[in-house]
Formats: sequence, structure tokens, C-alpha cells
Amino acid sequence: VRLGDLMRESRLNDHSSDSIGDVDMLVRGAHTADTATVNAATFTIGDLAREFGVTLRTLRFYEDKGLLAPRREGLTRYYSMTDRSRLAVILKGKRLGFTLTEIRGMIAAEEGTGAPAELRLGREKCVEQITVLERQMRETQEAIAELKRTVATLDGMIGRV
Amino acid sequence: VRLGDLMRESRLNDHSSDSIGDVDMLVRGAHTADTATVNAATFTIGDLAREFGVTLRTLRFYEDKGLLAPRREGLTRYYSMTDRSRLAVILKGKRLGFTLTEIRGMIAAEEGTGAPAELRLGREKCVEQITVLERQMRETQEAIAELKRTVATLDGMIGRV
DNA sequence: TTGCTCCTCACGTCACGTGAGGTGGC
DNA sequence: TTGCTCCTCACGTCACGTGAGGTGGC
Repeated sequence: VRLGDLMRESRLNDHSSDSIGDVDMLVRGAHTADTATVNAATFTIGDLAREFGVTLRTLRFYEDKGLLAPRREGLTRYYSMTDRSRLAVILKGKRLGFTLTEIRGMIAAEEGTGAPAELRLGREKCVEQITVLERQMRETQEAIAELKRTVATLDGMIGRV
Repeated sequence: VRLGDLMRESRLNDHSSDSIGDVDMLVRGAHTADTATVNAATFTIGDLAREFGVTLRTLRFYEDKGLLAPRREGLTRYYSMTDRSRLAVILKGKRLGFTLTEIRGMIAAEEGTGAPAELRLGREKCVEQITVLERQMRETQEAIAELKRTVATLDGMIGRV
């Protein structure tokens, strides 16, 4: 094994494009085109990783946890537009500070209602989460304050050394 | 094994007293009193766990990571005043958002200088950490804002169901 | 042949939680 | 005997990172 081969997959997440709005509709293969379903865009794991700024490992991990279920062709994964939206939902849930288990539950709850690919954010859940995050904010704020006091003290000590 | 016996150790961390200032000086055993070292107070792992609101597991974990090194009498751990101060320093470091590895490094740096039991908080480290925490604050703030918008939307939907 | 992208294990990381099974002194 | 506190493994959790070893098509 040559050592230069290592760590290639890891280097994918360098630029994260937040422009989830525009899809450049790269349709791969004719196997879906003949079924007449327009919008049958297909993404590789690398496509989604680049677009959302996550690693391949992350996408495989989400699949393992039952959050994503891309189509398989042999061993290779192919992600549909639905899978892509689902990923956007998962990452939004993460930004809001929910655990993957919570997110999976909320997605499952949404599946039942019929409305596609939005987070089933119950009022209760949201309010709870706001409380959690606000306490977190206060703690971080206090830490910053203490660090700033320390910096001031250190600055005051200049010349004493 | 009776099931009632389980989970006893875990229930220690219910009330956390932040009054680190006053030591109630419980001197255990005469084995230290005769050495004439006043202030030779000794704490059990349970004492410190109660006082600082952490679990026994946490204290043993810190020891395993080389952050604490209490005296042993057989298998039992006995913590000195120095160990206690050290723990206070560790927990302060954690509050400031440093990892245990960083904390260990800062403590080791302090050991060299001679000044006892304070965190060796370099100006550089502090400023870096402030940057990290401020970004974290912004992200949390945005999450809270989004959650509040969601709650507002859900409230607006009342009656539509 | 080289280079790129994809794959499956599987161990490592961080800071502990949790449980099994056992000891020692009042 | 019961109850309390202490102990040592050692596996589990969370969200992945990292590496080994291998495949497939241009």
C-alpha cells in the first residue's frame, strides 16, 4: 500500500455550499429517464457530501442509523431527490441541536402525516429545546466573560515579569 | 443479586454546592494528624463527588487520564487538599470549554512554574477559546431564533387543523 | 499503469454512564 | 443480617474520524 493513497475520502468537506435551493439536475444514467419521472435526479454519495459539506462517513453513518436509505446498485449508493431533501432535514435538525435519535423520531412522525420531508417539530419539542439552548447560551456567555477577565488580568501583569 | 442494589453510586450527583470556599475540614484518621501537618484534611471520593456535584466515575476517570492522583490505602482513594484544589481547577477548565487533554497540559505547565493549583491560562489560549465560544454562541443564537419562528408558525396554524 | 470514486469492516475518540460482581467496617 | 461506601473490570453511548484493504470504469 502506498501511503499517498490514504486520507483521500476525508478531504471532501472543504467547501460547503449553502445554496440548497438550486438543483443542477444532474441525471445519471438512462435507467430512470425511461420511467418518465422527470425530477428523477440521482446523486452519488460524493455529490451530497460536497453539496452539504459533510463527509462520506457521515452519510453512511446516517444510513446505518436508519435516517437515510439510498437505492443500491450493487454496492454503490444512489440518492434520489427525496433522499437529498431528507438529508437537508437531518442537518437542519442537527443545527437546531436535536440528537439523531430525536430527528429520526420526528421524521418518522412526519412520514405518517403525509407532508413530505419536513421536520415534525411539535410545539412542545421546540419550546423544550429553546429552554435547553438558552441555558447553554448563558453558560457559554459566562465562560466568555471569565476568559475575558483572565485576558485582562494577564494584560495587567505585563511588565511584572 | 438483588436489583435494589443497583444504581446507587449514580445517585450521588443531585445537589451541587458551589461553595468551594469553605472547607469543613473533616480530618479522617489519626495517620495524618501525628505528622503535625495541619491542613492535612483528607477526603474520600464520595466527599468530593458530593461537594463538586460529579459522579464517582468522573473522579476515577480523571485519575485514569492522569489529571488526579489521590493517595491509596489498599484500594481505597484518599484525596488531599491539593487534590481537591486540583479538581476545582479541572472543573473550572471544563466550564471554560477546554478538553481534558488541554487542561492536563495547562496544569502540567503550571506545575513547572511553582505557583500552585491555578490553570496556566496563556493569553493566546484564552483568546482562541473566546473565538471558539463566540462562534458557538452565534450558532446557538440562530438555532433559538429559528425555533422561535417555528413556534410562532405553529401558533399561527391553530384553528387550521 | 495512474487517478478518481466508490465500498466494507473495524478500531479510535471524547467524557463519561451503567452494570456486574465483590469488599470492608459500623 | 442489613446498609452504606468503596473497589475493579468492561461494555455502552454519541457522532462520527481514521485507516486498512479492495473494487470499477475512464
